[in-house]
Amino acid sequence: MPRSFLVKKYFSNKKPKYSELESQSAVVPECYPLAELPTQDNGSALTCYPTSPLFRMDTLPAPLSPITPVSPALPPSPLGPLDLSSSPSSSSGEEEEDGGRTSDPPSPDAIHHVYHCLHCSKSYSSPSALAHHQLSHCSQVEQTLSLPGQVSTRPAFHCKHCPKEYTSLGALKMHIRSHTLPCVCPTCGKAFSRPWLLRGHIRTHTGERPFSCQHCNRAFADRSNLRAHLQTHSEVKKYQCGSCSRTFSRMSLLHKHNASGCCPAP
DNA sequence: CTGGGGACGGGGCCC
DNA sequence: AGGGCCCCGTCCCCA
Repeated sequence: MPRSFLVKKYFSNKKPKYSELESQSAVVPECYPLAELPTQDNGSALTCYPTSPLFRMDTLPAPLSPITPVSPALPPSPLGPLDLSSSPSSSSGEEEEDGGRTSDPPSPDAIHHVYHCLHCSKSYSSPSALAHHQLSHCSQVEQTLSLPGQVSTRPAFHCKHCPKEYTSLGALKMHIRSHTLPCVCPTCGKAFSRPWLLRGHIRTHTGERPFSCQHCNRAFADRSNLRAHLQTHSEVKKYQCGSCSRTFSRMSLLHKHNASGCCPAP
């Protein structure tokens, strides 16, 4: 997996010359996350949905479908795919890829939807309300669908735009940020999945190095890099070769050492 | 080839 | 539940 697969490439593949950028390092306001840059990527905004049997409406046999949309203007499946990326910063373009959702939805006053749950016949005025209610049936359905002797079927939430799947909604939402990249550097436009990643990146512009080595006073912008640097002061490095007992300050150095032939593969 | 710095991503924990 | 933060790790580049 490429290291920077999560980072949008707005420019060339070459890394920005931060030394040059530093010369223009006006004080960068710490005001992030910022709105997404207007790119064509908006068209690939995520629609992620869980793969629990309850949620796989495309594979669910029709008689089991728990949703009975009454309004004629309803989408085929109010429940799925669940749209987890409907944050204000990413809601502008995401409907475009989703077939019949390209236009703004009609106002609730214009069309009064009624959504029934077939499990308990309760009615809801919106798909989301029904979807929320459906979650209360989720554990029941899973118990019903799990076969004897089968490993428990924990809900697997998977991303529509990559093969990754997660067992918790929170983990999936965190992953989605790696696609939406809502944190954009105001200086160079590079986008990041998390605010603290952007903060670290902004230090490359400002030259701020808040992490200093107690031994040599060398300063670093990244705590991980300081930690790696501290290994260089250590007599016995953290990573040891199994063949020659040589130690290295970094795992990558040990890997390179092994790759160079110290520990030839059998 | 080796050592080290720079940049950054993911998972997990804590609040 | 969500955001912030930390730790661990990886990859790239350069001396």
